[in-house]
Amino acid sequence: MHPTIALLQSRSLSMVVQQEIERGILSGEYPPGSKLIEAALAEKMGVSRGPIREAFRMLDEAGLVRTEKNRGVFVRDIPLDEALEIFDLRAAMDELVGRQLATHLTETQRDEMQTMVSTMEQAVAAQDAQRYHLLNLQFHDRLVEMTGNRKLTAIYRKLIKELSLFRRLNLADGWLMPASASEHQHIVQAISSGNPQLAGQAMFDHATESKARTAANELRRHTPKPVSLKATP
Amino acid sequence: MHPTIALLQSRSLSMVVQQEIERGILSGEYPPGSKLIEAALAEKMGVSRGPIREAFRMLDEAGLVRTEKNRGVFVRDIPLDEALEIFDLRAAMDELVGRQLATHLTETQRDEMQTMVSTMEQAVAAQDAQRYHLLNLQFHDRLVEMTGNRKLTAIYRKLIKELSLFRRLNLADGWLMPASASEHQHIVQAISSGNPQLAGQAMFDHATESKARTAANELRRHTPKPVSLKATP
DNA sequence: TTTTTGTAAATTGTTGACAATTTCTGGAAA
DNA sequence: TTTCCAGAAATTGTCAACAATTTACAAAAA
Repeated sequence: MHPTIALLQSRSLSMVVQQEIERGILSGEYPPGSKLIEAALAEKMGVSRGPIREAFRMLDEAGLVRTEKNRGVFVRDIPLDEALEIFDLRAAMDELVGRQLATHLTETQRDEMQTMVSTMEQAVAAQDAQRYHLLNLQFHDRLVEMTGNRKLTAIYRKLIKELSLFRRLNLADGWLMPASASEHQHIVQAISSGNPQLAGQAMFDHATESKARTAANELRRHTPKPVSLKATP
Repeated sequence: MHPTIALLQSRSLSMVVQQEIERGILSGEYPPGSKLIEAALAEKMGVSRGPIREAFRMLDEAGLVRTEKNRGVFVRDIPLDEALEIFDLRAAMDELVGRQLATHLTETQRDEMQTMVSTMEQAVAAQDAQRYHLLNLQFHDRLVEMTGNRKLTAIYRKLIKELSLFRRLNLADGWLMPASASEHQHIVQAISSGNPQLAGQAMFDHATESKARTAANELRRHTPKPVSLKATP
């Protein structure tokens, strides 16, 4: 069957709209907190409001927007405490990933992992933070995917998408780029060793480090200057 | 403010519809594989098809139904391999629950856990499998809730709902009721000990046991009788 | 009998219209 | 000036109608 035909048969209008809005959200075109107006999106995409509303319900269930009755749909702004909760959950999932890969890793997969780490180290050497950030996301996504657990992969990706709506993360993550470079090499070694406990620990620690960095960064942001003990006259 | 008024203000029609359909799915009124017809549901609930379609999109994103373009919406039937994937994921989450509870458990929480286990043992003594099954679900749900991690709780509950669409589970789970009774006592002890590693291990093992039971049961179901080596004349 | 084909019925996909609610705005009253 | 309050405008919630597609069914052909 012709690929275009197959695509038109499987994807309905609301799904296309959902993907397009999601793209806009994740790209920052619709920043956290901003309002999504049905009529405006409908006109922009050349459809009626029905499919837009259906897409809204999907995005709401996915945690990317929040709906207030009679008031509208807003891009979600993930609060710090929720972000930290997601970090904990991700750490547990990453630990599972490490264990499973350690017991089932193929030669090809090991090589692929090693290549990805090398590419990341090149980005570090080139001081290309933007590229490093992308490669880092890709590395962890690929590791999850390698487990072959589709449910795990789907939920992991949902969590990553939600985390990207935690505004402060982007700023924080860029600065500390080189910090986690050697950790990745350690992860590959731990997984390659075939020891599930070791590999799980490496993954868990790496994720926990990431959480700690974010928390520390947030703390700094909220207490920018030491408060003077002297009262203002 | 009157509670009914408040409810009508926060919950839109599509959310009420979504809850009602979900109730029907989880109660077995709409069994896995069955088709959900927009017009029929719309008339039954006294609304138009719009809210029904919006509810469908939410249920689809939640994994409770599957949508085929131009063909309709069907209650999902979770295949064995996906169920096993969910079991692995749940085990990792339960391990996290065990660790976190071990480090943060209050006196009150410990007592509540102990009470729940005792109630379950009563159900076992009374041979009340139905009641035991309900209490078991409640026990694990409460443990997750006790961690205070709302994201973890939300995803855990989603997984449990999806698992309930794995048809064979219900049958399998009922028979082996008393098997996991003492394990629960062990879990409470491990958590109460305050040792995160121990508590995590207990939770993980318990979940893994559950997975193994399901897999074994499914294997038995698919090979009901040993095949006779003698050909039929 | 089995398969195919054409037509009617059922169902889904999409749209535009109308009602209900919220938000905006300009002026009156404090 | 600030606060408060219509009325207008904008926006969301819901519905009914129409178009497109699939399904059901019966008659014709193999």
